[in-house]
Amino acid sequence: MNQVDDKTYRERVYEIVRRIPSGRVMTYGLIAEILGEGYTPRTVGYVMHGADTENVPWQRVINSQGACSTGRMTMPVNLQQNMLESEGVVFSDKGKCDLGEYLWYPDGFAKDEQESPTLFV
DNA sequence: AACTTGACGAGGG
DNA sequence: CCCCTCGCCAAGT
Repeated sequence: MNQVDDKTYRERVYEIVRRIPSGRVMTYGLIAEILGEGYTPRTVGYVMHGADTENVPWQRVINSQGACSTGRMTMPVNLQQNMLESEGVVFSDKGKCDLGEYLWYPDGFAKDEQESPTLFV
C-alpha cells in the first residue's frame, strides 16, 4: 500500500504543497509530520529543492521559524519573501512572519490533534 | 559500497 | 536571542 507506485516519494510532497492556499504557508517539518514514515524535515527540503516552480507554489513552504530558507540557492532570499508578501503575508524586519496567523493545516489535520499520520494520501 | 550534502528542526549552552 | 550539535534520509560523488 505504501509503495512508491502511482505516487513517487517527491510527488507526495508536491501534492500537499499544491493545496496550500494563497497567502498561507506550511513548514517543512509539518509536511514531514503529515506524510509520516520515511519523511523528515530535511528530506522535504531536499524534495522542494527540485520542485517544478511552474506547477508547485514552492514559495509557501518556509521553515519553523517563520522565515524563508532559500538563501543557499542561486536565487536571492528576497524572491520567496517578496512572492509571499504579494500574497498578503507580512514579514517583520528580521524576515519572519507570524506562523500563528499564516500557518495552514490541511483539511482534517487539526492544529491541536496532530496524531493522525496518514489522514489523506 | 562508503561518504558527503542539504530550501530542516529540536534542544542545550 | 545567537550559536553549536545531533538526528534525520534521499541523492549525488
